[in-house]
Amino acid sequence: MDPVGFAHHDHHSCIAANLSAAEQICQDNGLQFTPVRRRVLEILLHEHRALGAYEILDMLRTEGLGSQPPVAYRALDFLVSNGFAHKIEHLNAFAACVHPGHSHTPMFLICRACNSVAEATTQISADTLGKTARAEGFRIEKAVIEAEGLCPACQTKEPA
Amino acid sequence: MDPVGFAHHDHHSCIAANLSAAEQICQDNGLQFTPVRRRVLEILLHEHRALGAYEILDMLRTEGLGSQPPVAYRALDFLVSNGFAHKIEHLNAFAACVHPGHSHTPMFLICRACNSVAEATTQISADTLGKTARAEGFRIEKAVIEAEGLCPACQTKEPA
DNA sequence: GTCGATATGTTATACAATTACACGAGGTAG
DNA sequence: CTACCTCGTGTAATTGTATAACATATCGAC
Repeated sequence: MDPVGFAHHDHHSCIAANLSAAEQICQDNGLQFTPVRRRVLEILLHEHRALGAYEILDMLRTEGLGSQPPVAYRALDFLVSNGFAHKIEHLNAFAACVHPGHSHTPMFLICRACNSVAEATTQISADTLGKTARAEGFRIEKAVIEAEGLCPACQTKEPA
Repeated sequence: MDPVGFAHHDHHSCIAANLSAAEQICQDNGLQFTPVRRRVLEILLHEHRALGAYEILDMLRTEGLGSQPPVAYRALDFLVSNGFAHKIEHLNAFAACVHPGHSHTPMFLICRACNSVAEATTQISADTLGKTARAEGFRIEKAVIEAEGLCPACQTKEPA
């Protein structure tokens, strides 16, 4: 499991910006940004890759912030429910959202070689999916798009 | 976990058609459509819903076709790899593909109330996703779209 | 007949997620 | 003030999902 995103960037300020954005959003919406929740988001932002719940739990454990699975899962549920993180179903792992606050239908690009994950924004509107769904009489509340393939780095190692 | 698809249809002939299609495709491509593999596809087609690997394993076990997890997982891997079935990541479950042989990017409509799953074909070409991906230098090999919401039946029970 | 490739059988284990219940801090109505 | 409600956390135990590793079997090519 390697980095989220294939491009370089100012990682330090990216963490700070995301954290304070989350803090602001919580304040505005009366949500409790508790130490565990904050720390888990921090970890996800800092590692900048998709992390399994137990990986996160291990880190929490060494910091004395909780040692049992529900601690991690509850924090992750909170972050995912409020748009601060996403679950990557294909990996059973979690990653910080790269643009919290904006409503979007993200698409994840998962490298099958190095397991890095990039969150891309799609041109596909929720409406395009909705059109398909309505044809079946289905009402979509949430959609997930995950693509598997090769990231730029791994393409050079393993050419077509 | 309830039915795949929200509409009624001639289920009996649908099973037969899919099975013989799979058989044909295997023959054409030099794949071995072994008893376990055939039986698992049969089960998926017959149940016509998303089944967990261990649910399938239980059925295999009562039939003496294998009793350990790898038996089920290997058969499922085969079916998924060759386009006869899909994995529903959100449910950690598997469902028979409703149009094997055709290359397509399916979209799954998953009801959060009754867990029924419908496989819809999208207007979204693999190319639309590919465009987004190429912007990141990523090469997509496989894409999964899963939507969560309410199926027609459950909408009437639980109105907006 | 030996070899390589493919499929299956089996044991054990790793990884992921949830249930259930106890505890504690903060607000608020009486 | 305290009784109560809500929300978040602590912890134990369990259930569910998936894979690793190795043995065995079958078939076809040479």
